[in-house]
Amino acid sequence: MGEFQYERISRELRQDIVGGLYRPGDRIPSEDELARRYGVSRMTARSAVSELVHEGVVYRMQGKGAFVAQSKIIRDVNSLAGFFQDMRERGLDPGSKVLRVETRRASQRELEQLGLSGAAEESVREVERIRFVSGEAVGYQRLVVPLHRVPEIASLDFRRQSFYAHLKEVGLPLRHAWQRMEAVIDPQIAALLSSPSQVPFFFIERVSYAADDQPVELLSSYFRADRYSYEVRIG
Amino acid sequence: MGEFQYERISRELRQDIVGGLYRPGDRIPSEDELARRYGVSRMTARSAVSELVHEGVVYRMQGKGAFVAQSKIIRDVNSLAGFFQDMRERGLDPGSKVLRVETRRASQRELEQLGLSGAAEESVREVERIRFVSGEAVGYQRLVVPLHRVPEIASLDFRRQSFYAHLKEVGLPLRHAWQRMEAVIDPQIAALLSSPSQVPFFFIERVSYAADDQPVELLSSYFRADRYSYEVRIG
DNA sequence: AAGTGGTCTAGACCACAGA
DNA sequence: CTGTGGTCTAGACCACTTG
Repeated sequence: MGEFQYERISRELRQDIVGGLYRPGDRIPSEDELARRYGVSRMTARSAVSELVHEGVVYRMQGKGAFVAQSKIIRDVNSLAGFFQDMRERGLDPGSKVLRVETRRASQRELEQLGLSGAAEESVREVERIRFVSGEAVGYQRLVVPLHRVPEIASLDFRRQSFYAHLKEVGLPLRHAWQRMEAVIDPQIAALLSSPSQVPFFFIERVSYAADDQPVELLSSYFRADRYSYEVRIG
Repeated sequence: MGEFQYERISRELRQDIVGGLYRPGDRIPSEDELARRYGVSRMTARSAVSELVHEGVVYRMQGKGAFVAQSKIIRDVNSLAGFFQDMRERGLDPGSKVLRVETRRASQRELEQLGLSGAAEESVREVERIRFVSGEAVGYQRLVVPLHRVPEIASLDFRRQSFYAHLKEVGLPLRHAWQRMEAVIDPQIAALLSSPSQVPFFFIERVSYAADDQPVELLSSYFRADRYSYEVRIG
């Protein structure tokens, strides 16, 4: 046989999804139901569903079932817009939850990334946030800002205020940036976002600069790759 | 218990990998060995290894074992360089295998992507290739070129000649491009590249334009995300 | 309480690689 | 032939959600 049982089951489920029998948000048959229907053990039915989960076609919720995933949100890599502005421009409903705000010394690695290798004793403000769209956690971001660039940051309320909007108000808008994009699978981040542990994430590290070519922020982001795609213009 | 057995096993393996006990290319202990060592069933040991495989930290080869993955190759998104040039500039050993070359009518979707919606009856040249680095298949690309832009393409030998180098030679170098990046898991592409079926891929669709702002190519690429990361300059 | 996903067992047979 | 990963079984118990 050229096809294993779990492959047949996941193939037929996939066809039912692209064919529109199960639409985004719909529950697919339970593992027990699939096991009965195909005459296999539950572990085999589970393998079939796992394959779809790994592909991002389906996500699971314990105690509730397995559901067809939503389609993707497109982000413009070239844009220096912040998360809120970007989502609103797309007619979506952004949300944010601050996990942690702290002032501390920069690590050696952060100094290098920010191109501040020479500066010893540099203090930075660090902000950890979870990003939501329509109530669903879609991303995690860690923002590191050198205190000497934005001294008033210590008194900023990140629960109420957009950092990018603030930079514009104080005349320090971002002018250009450098970023590195990876695609990773990270169960810890997944757990933080209550998303399936095997969903791939875009991991993006960005260093942004103001008009004076000096760095203003180091932003590390994880966004669910089953929810986002990225557009780039070149040249 | 806050940690499952498979989580403990994969965590300890992960530590041994980042700690340098197992280095890229090394074989990690077999599933049977892990099962004995931790006193669990083989299925549980296998779950632990599977987690690392999903993370891209480890890859499996049937009959041989599970091995620590290599570190990533960085590509510059802003560069319009071709695959061969880009890899060579990084001191790597690129390779290519042509799967298929064909002249045919463009599909409706391709015409839209190329911005040629008005042009009926458009013929295109299609080239499918697998990309190698140091003998390992790392990517799959499908190139679609409108015949009217590069008429001589029908006689080009893609086994011997770089398309991008050819464009430069005939005075039609690429000037700018637009691309969309996704991260996907696709067992079919994985199979084509003989890579683990759950490895995430960057899926990149690019439309490139010459100096006259007319499209020259539509390039769809899949590159292994456990082998590549992407850099972008903005602004 | 019933249904669902999450983990786990102790075996089994198969396919593939290598000595 | 042995060791490895790949699949599969027929159960089990747990955690979580919903009625």
